[in-house]
Amino acid sequence: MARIQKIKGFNDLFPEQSAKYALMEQRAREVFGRYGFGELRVPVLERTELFARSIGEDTDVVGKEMFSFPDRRGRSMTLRPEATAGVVRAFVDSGLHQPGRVSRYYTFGPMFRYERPQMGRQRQFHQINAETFGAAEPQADAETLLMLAAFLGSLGLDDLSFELNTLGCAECRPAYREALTGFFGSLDVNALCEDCRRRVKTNPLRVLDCKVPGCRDLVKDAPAVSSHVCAGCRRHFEAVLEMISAAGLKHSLNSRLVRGLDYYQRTTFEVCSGEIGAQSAVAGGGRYDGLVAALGGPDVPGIGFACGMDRLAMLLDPVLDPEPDFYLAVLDNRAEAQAALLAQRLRERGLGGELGYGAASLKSRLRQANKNRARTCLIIGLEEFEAGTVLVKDMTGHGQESVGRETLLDKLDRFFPSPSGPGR
RNA sequence: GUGGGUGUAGCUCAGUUGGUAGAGCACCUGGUUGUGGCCCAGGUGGUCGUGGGUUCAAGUCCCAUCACUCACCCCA
Repeated sequence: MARIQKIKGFNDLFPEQSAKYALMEQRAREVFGRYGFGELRVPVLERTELFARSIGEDTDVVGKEMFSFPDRRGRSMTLRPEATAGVVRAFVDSGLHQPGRVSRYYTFGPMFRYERPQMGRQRQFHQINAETFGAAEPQADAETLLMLAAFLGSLGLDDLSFELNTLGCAECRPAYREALTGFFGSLDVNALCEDCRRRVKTNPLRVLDCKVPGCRDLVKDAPAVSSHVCAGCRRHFEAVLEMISAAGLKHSLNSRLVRGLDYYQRTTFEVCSGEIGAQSAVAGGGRYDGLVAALGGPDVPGIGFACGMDRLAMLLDPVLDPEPDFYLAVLDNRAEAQAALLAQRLRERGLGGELGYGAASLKSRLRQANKNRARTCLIIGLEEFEAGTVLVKDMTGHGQESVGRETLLDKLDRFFPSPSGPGR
């Protein structure tokens, strides 16, 4: 039979990989919980319109990267390309918002974008998101950043670079846009790359982020955001910087940092690694004060980030499973039923280990026990079968002892001294 | 969507000017009557991605196709 191939960009995560994801989720719960966040699980599928309206019609994500298809009634559905839109929709849907109240949620799960896969980018990828609604204060920005740093630190990742920028707000951004357009208009049209010539019209801020060397040189002389934002935005940004500096978060300013989703305003940030290839951003986010209202909710501010789990996984050391407490070796077929029962009793008492099926040579069983990294090998051969005992062999040293099965179960602490298993 | 690279054993890869396929690791067995790791010996395992073409002869050359991969664009 012909094999069915996996879908391009959709990967299987076997234990070696999935253990890293479990670790990230565990750390996220611990750290985010300390900052007052609760878990929100939202659907993977939403109506296409949600993303079109929130992310922006003319962004690359909406324009060419969404997995969209009609459902059975012809309505356009989309596998979420990012999480914030769905979280905002859920927040609005719930009607839980009370004026003056701050709501904090985190969520994780798969996202989908129809792009060419490469290192650090798959069509199904996984993010951890955290969003705060109802807080306009710079403290919320600072806490978001510090929480992200704390989470990354809890994974042992401390050589990541934090870059920040402010994009201005609804009041001052139009003026800056105009200044930029004017600046680019004064340049020789051919000086910019093809993409940027288009961007000047559609989204001039993006030109600042262009990687083409020629464009980079020109951008150096472009008007900086910081000199064009309004007094309120300036004060807000300075307060954020002051707070994270006071907390000891190392960071740098990057006036070219422009995010690809239209809803960002004021504070934006990105966390990058130098070790995972060209797709180096492991987290990114910022403030999106108009988004909740734009999706039909109350006019409350929002701020949050998305963290790429797959990219973080590339930075994590292998996560080792705990060593099994035992490996149970049966050397005679007649002992199989008794052995299975013993394994069951041990597991009921909180120990973990593998039962070797069928009879095999002692040598091969011990090799297997060794490969499993089992701390003890329990052996039931002909002798033990007839005597109702079990040979308990310590795999970390060379000691071994033959004991009655009931004795073993009664004195687990003696035969399995290490305190790894719960519930003992 | 655009450009480059790669498809040979379960994995990582050799394979000469075209001449009938190899290593390391892994796996299994043995070296011990019932004692693992290290070592030693032996063994299992390959439609050479797929289809077509050139040739006496193709892993090797040509064409097509599929897959994977890196990068651009963009993003986590």
